[in-house]
Order: sequence, then C-alpha cells, then structure tokens
Amino acid sequence: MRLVYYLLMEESLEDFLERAQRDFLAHISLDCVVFGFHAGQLKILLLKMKHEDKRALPGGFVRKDETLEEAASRTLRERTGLENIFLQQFSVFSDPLRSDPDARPQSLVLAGVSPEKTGFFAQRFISVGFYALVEFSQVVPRPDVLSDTCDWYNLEERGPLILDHDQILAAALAALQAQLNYQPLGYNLLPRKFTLPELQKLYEAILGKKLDRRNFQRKIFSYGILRSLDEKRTGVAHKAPYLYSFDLRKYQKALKLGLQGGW
Amino acid sequence: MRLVYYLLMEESLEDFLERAQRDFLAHISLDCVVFGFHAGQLKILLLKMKHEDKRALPGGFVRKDETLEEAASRTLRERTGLENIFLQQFSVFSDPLRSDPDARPQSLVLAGVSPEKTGFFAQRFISVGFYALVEFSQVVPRPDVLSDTCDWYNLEERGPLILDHDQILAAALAALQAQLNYQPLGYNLLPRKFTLPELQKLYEAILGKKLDRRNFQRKIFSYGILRSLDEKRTGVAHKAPYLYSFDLRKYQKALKLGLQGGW
DNA sequence: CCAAAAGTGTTGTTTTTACACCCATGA
DNA sequence: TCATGGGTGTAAAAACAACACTTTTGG
Repeated sequence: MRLVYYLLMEESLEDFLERAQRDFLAHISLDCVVFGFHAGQLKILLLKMKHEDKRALPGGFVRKDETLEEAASRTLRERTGLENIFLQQFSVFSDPLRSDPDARPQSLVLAGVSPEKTGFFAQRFISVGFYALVEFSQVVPRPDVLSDTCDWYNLEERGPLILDHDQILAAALAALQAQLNYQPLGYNLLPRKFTLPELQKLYEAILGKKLDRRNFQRKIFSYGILRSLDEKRTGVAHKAPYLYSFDLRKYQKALKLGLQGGW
Repeated sequence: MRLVYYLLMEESLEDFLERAQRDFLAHISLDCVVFGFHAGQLKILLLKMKHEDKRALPGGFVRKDETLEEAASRTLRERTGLENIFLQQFSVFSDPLRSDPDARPQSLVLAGVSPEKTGFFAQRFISVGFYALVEFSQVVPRPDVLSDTCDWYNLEERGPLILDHDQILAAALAALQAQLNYQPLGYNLLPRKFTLPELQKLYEAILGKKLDRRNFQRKIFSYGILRSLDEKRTGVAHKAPYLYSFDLRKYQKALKLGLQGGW
C-alpha cells in the first residue's frame, strides 16, 4: 500500500529510490533436485545436515558474475564431481516464511561458528528451483560444509526435508513429468548404452505408472531417436536384451516439436 | 573458484559467511508480460519509458513481506486497475550483463532525480518473468513513475524493447503455447460470454496457425468445458454466432489431466 | 441481393489400445 | 530344466485430418 502511494504520487520518486535498498532486499539462493536412475528406480541426491535430523536439497548462492545456471552448475560440480550437468529451472519459491530465520544460524552455532557471523543465513532467501539429471554411476557424492553426508535416496524413503524442500521436490517431479516429451530426460539419466526395458522402467518411474511393453517399444522406435547397437547386455539372468544408444541429433530435433502422443 | 576453495577447506566457513553478504548480492525484480486479446489479436501491455525510445514490460520489486506473486499482483494492479489477475511464473533471467547499469540511472537523471540517488537501479537485478492474462476491455492502463505511457501493442508492432525484454517476451510466448492445455487461458483472456469463432481465433493467435473450424468445435465440445447460452451475439455483420461461457468447474477438472490431444 | 461469416457430417487415415506366444539365459 | 524376463504382431477402437454446402445477417 505504501508503495502504491509512492508510485502514484510523483513527488516521492526520490524517496522511493532511497527506501528501495531497504524495502526490496531479498537474497537469492538456488536449490537443486538432482535425479538419478538406478535399478529401475528414480533417486534423488540429498544432504544430511550437521546437527539436524532433516535432509536437504543441495543448494547454493549466485556470485556477482554468474548466471543462476552457472551457479547451479558450480554447486553441483562440488556435490557430484561432474561437469556439464543437465539443468533446468522450474520454479521460484518466495514465500516470506519459507525459511525459519533461526534454524540455519542455530545449526551453524552448533557447528562452531560464532553467533555474530551467522547473519547471512538469517536473511530472507528467495530460492530458484532447478532439477538436474545425472548418470547415477558417474556421481561421486560429496557433502558440503554444512552437511555430514551426501547420498542417494529413493523418493519414498527420503524422510523429512528441511524448510520447504518437500514442496520444491514435489514441484520438480511435476516438472519432470510435464517435460518428458520436451527434454532429453532419457539421454541424461541413462548410461550411454542401455536396453529398452531399462528405458521403459525410466518412463514408468517418472510417470508413476506401468506401460505396455510392446506399445512402448513401437512408440519409442517411431520417434527414430534410438540407434540399435547389435550388441546385447551380457551377464544378466534370463534372455539377453539388446543395447541401444540415443541418436542425439535426431533426439534433439524430435524434441523441438515435442514427442507426439500421450503416455 | 574461490567459493569452491572455501567450501572444500573447512577452515574458511567463517570467512565464507563474512564474504557472502558481498559476494552473493543480487537484487530481485520481476517483469510481467501482460497478454490481452482483442479483435482477433493477442496484445501485450507495454510502457513507453521517459527519455527513452524503447518500450518496456511492466515490472516491479518484491517487498520484504511479499511473495513474488503478491508483488506481481500489486504491480499489475497499479498498471491495469485490476484485482486478482491470473499470473504464472515462467522463467528467471539472470545473465549478469542483462541490464546496463548506466541506462536506468541516466534516464532517472534526465527525469530530474539527483545522480547520487540512482544507485538502486545501478545494481545487478535478477528478474523473475511472469505472464499475466487479462480481459482486454477491463484494463485501464496506467504508466508508472518511470514511464510516459502504458498501452496495448500488437506483437508484431511492438518496436524494440529495453534490456532483455525481447527475450523475456519470447519466453513468455513459448510458455503460453506450452501451457495451452494446462492453464485456463481462454477463461482469463476472453470476456465471460464469447463465441466459438472468437475462442478459435484465440487459439490460432496463441499457436500462430490456422485451425479447421469444424474440427476445432468438435474437439472443444468434447472437453465438456463450455456452457451453451441460447443467446446470440447481435449487432454484428453476417450470421449471428451463438454465445458460450466456460463451465469453470469442469474446465479446471479437465485441465488437471491436461486437455488431450495436439493442436 | 450479395458478400461474408457461421453452422453443420462424413469419410479415409493414423494412432492408440489391448492382448499371447515363443525364445534365451543363469541359476 | 525351469523360472524369469525379453522379443515380437495383429485386430478393434478411437482420434485426427480433410473437405463443401447451406443459413443468416448487415450493408
């Protein structure tokens, strides 16, 4: 209401500028929902905070000379050891009450930081949510300075998360589902060589429902995005499935229009 | 690189906290792409800046006690006179070079502000993009304090926009297209009573292509989201078309699963 | 009365769904 | 050898795309 007044009354433009620094101050953070796929299950990478029972999404802050994407990439390089991680913004979380201004400072104090230095974390943060897709087996999880552990969790076994991270995770999952036909999810979550049943299980995990095997194969083939490898997965029980890899050029081209049809 | 060092070397946690306030400072703004629909055309609301030739998207800042959505809503209340505007975040724009730190302060100086007070606008802003849908005829455009005029423009006749606003607009259009089957675009862009040809023209404007009249009608009816009004649009040339309105309850329900099928 | 927009069905084609048997492998 | 998962095709149903004539109205 005050601002409306400033903007409508021309005389207050200078006042507005003076107050802006105080009235409009919010810090920006980012939180990443890192998805991996292993043994037919979607996994997410979570940190176990020091002196806290709850787990947290890997997150970070943006430096002056970085884009958000660069900051997220840097953060995830630290958490996973990987370069060039596939990243996608999906939402911004800006509830003024989303973070408890005492929680993080308290756990910092428990971690041995003097209380007067914890001010940074006591401020309001507006957080940009990213989801990231990584090849599970390539990741070497590394906790950050506020965490004890960094590990993969199944979605159902993740336990409670700090702050609004449950909400962020739910939004990431919804974004993942919505973008299945518009982003190369398979390319980024699976190893270079994979079998059709593996790809199908990935689709099933993302969509949360079973798909018909024959219809799935027909449809995937119809996109022309798979390169058949004349090679089979060996060492597994039962009939050896064929291996495939993505034809990235065709995959990208097909995604531009969106893979047609529903699942 | 410096940050990597801080986070990997435990001893620097306190240093990290001290520097964070300086290293991680970015201001948050928001920019709104306000869509309206009139005479078969998509329109956007743009401000003509004082002392600048280019036009700008309506934008604003977030107060301490607001969510981004509340801030956008407040901003658009000022620009349009409307309450409860339909708003949707679609992307965050964080290129460190996206804004010229001199441009806005210079035009403020031209507007009579003393140079030392323009510091707020010289800082780095990370901007959250929203698209808004309004009923064209309800809007009473009002310029803000930095602008001469606030008016509707056709997409093709908008002229050049400041900063990265062309990019923001392009992203908003892409989001609009992508969400056609998931958001009540028709409900928010059309008046309460409308004709099928009007609804079809809206779809055509958003998609940028012509649709077959009979197939369109069959498909729209099949969703069961329209209420037929036993009333015709009078006073227009040619055969009078029937009026319809949305059955909001059914529309919302249908959108949860997404309106099926492609356009 | 005529120009222009609106209403209305059918048909061929494509896409989707549902469904069952044989094969290869490791245990 | 057998239990388990992988490979493969067909038919019926649904969705989609293409297409033309008649009606109504204002000018």
